[in-house]
Amino acid sequence: MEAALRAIAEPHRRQILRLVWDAELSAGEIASHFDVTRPAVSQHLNVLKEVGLVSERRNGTRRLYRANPQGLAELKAFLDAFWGERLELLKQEAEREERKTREHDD
Amino acid sequence: MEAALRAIAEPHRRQILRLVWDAELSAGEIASHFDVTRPAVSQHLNVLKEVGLVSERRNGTRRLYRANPQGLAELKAFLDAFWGERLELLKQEAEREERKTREHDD
DNA sequence: AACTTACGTAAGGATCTGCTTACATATCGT
DNA sequence: ACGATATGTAAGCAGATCCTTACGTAAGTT
Repeated sequence: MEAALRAIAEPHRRQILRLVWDAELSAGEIASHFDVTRPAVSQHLNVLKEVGLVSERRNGTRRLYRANPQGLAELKAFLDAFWGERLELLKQEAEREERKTREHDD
Repeated sequence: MEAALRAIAEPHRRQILRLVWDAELSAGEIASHFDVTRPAVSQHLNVLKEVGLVSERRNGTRRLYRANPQGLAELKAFLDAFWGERLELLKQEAEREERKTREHDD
């Protein structure tokens, strides 16, 4: 869980997650969206797989990746628990910002 | 925001945040909760301050820290946006796990 | 079998991170 | 002014991280 949080702290990995969020993509297709080399993306995919945020399926010479909803749900639950008790206060704060943002509408 | 996410990926910093979550504590009081040295904690406090997750107030020779609700709210909003579209699916997955966990009750 | 395609893995380098020890600074009490 | 207390800052180190280039491997193609 700890590890999953560290995993999504990396921008490229968050972007990868969004790519395979609702589409199953091959390693190559994923890599084509980035400016870093294909091996770099492969390593990111490995990290994401090891922390349970994506799953891999082999099809012929390809490896198809997709987000793993269970892993994502667990991570989200961990973070929700972290906000946890203070959630009320955070909500109030969010509303306060909201109002501040909308001040220009007056 | 990016930086704030990286900040909470570190366990000690998450623990610090929980400590100053609803109490204003001095650097020394915070450090006393950890096995790492006081300077290490001081550096963590600096990181948290720079990314806007805690605020610092000086009182005499002391520096008092507390969580910054606005920074926390912004980070939470960022993460909520990240789950975003898939939120529905994540909820379903969470419920599925819930059921699985409770299977032993039968 | 030989070639191509799609990929992972190995090795190494630059930079970042979290920590330590030593030192600097600022405020308070006397 | 002086010593004690509370704290940050500097320097440096070991290990992690993210990247690159080179190489290995496995499945399809001819």
